[in-house]
Amino acid sequence: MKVTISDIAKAANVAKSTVSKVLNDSPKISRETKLRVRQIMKEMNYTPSSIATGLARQSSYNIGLLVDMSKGSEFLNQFFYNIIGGIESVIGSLKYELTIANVQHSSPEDHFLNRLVHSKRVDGIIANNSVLTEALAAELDRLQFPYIAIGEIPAPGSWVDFDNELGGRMLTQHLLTQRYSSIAFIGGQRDEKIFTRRYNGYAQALEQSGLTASQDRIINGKADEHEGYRAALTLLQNPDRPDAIVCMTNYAAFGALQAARELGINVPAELGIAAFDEYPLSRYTTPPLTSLNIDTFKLGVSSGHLLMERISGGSGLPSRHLLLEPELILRESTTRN
Amino acid sequence: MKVTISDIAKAANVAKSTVSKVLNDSPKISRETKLRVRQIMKEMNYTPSSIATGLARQSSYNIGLLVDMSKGSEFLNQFFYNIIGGIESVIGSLKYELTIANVQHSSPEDHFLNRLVHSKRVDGIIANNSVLTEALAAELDRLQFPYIAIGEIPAPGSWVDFDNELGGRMLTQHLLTQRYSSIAFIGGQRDEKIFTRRYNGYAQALEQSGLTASQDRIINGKADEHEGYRAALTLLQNPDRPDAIVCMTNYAAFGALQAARELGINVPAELGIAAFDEYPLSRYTTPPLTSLNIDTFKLGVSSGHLLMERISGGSGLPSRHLLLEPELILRESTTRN
DNA sequence: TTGTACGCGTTATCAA
DNA sequence: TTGATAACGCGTACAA
Repeated sequence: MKVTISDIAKAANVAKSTVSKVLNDSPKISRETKLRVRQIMKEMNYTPSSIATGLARQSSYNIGLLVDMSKGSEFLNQFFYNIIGGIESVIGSLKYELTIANVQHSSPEDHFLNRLVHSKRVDGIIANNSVLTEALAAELDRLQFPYIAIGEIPAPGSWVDFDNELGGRMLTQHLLTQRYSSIAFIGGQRDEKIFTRRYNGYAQALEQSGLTASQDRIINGKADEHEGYRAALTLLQNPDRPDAIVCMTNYAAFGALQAARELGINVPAELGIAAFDEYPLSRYTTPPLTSLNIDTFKLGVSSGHLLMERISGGSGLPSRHLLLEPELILRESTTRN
Repeated sequence: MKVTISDIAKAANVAKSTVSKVLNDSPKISRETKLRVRQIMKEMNYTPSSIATGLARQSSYNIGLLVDMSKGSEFLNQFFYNIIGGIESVIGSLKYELTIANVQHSSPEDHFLNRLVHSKRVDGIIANNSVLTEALAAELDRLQFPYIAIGEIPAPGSWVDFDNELGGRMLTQHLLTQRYSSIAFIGGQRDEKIFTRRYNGYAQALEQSGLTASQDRIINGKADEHEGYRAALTLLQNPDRPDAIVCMTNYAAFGALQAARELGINVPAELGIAAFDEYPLSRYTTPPLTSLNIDTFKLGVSSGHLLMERISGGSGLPSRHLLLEPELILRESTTRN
């Protein structure tokens, strides 16, 4: 049933090595031989075994995407499909396949370093920065194994991320342009890098307009609808309440909208609300939310490119960082006319 | 740098075959030998090459998930992460990895049948029924290659799906229980199996209550917010308007809610609205939507199990079908008190 | 219980 | 331009 390179060689009356060269389109094979052998391959319906090729070439033609399926990894969860699509679009055309692996390991022998790296199941790795810890990155560096992080990681790792600082500036500047002047910021934990980045952008935009970020306008916490609601309530019940809020997520913004509605505060007339992420709610709230869209497909594409660069470029390459620009989507929640 | 089975054998003063047997925990190796060899494997940081193992065993220990990244495959898109998690949870513990492959192929040689099946990159396939066409299924059957469809496909294919008919009954029966008596159905195309199933469930529930489904209560179309809005508007502007609507998707339901709001029709008092799917909007509409939740992780688990069953069970197995039960989530949009 | 020898399907290195 | 043969790393009869 299964036809191998030897069968083709026999049928074509040539040596295995000749068939192999035809497969790889070697320049040192005559035109006629190539055509004849290829013809026979069609006829016999031959496809080379990727496993045997991999063994001979010492490469799996496979790249791994690491995920932590245990903690509902909020970020990846939403954009998984797009990121995968992006990665696939670049590695696929280079004849690589994508293997998804869960980092949850029961026994130490099941650790992905063994399952994927040491066993040579993949030639390179892409992983979220929450998965790619500093210790792991160090180990991969030691092994000179190619990897790219999605999200910023410490040197000397290479990574791709969205420009969160720029995002913070964009949202805040937009609110200022719409004549909001007292802008609050809700959601996110102080010790998260992503909060720091976004907050810095927010503060920069304020400063550029001669304003300063005051700490009682900042409320940290889990960026879901409940905390968003509570945070907004706290801010809005203050007599000196803000006239705009930048929210870490669209869920937090949803909570803020609820709070405003309950307090009879009109959005956008009396209060502007802008959120960092677009999916999945921003289009569907009342009023619809002004938010920042991120091109997650492109995130996949970029990480794929960077990884392939490292795989083919050897281990001497300097580390690289890529910041992708978010896009501002204007909607009713900040449209004052 | 790389340590092979021969290195271990040399270091342990045994034959390669002995090391191999230790690796596979063969019962015909003495306790002491095993311990000693294993000790050395630890010390030398040895992990067997999955490629070499695969070649020797004629199996890749890899299963493929096929997706069509081109058309934003509405269904998979949303639940990709959960489905993958489900599949991974069952195949991962069996030492299999998951390869994601895009069925979009530029050249015929890039067709996944070559890239994955003929080249033996994967030992089995899971795919959405929109990808796994009848022709493809027939070809896989001919090759005796194990596969499972997510979503119903014609015999003799094996598949896993949600019980859409049951879902239609559940939503409709619930509405009847809430004393709604004139129930409409919007969204979905006549020629889609999924519409037929759901509609049949709806019609069955009506019949069981002595009612009949009348065709002017059914509006077909794309199940997004625009069509949902238009359909609801049409229904609700009729003097003989329905007092409840079953919607094919939460997006269509979102549109229906909009229409009701514009017409000043109170939901749930004057109009009950229930939707088939829970994510991502149903929790966040005003009022929140009663909807059907589907356990997509379980969908992944089931398809994984069925596939492994076929892989290990040989090719003589009869085809199997699995229907998963949806879960009714009660919310304000149908709560009449 | 352990070891020898060969096979798995391909690539790579030389000769011819 | 083509061919013989040795890797690649592991599994497995079969023999010892």
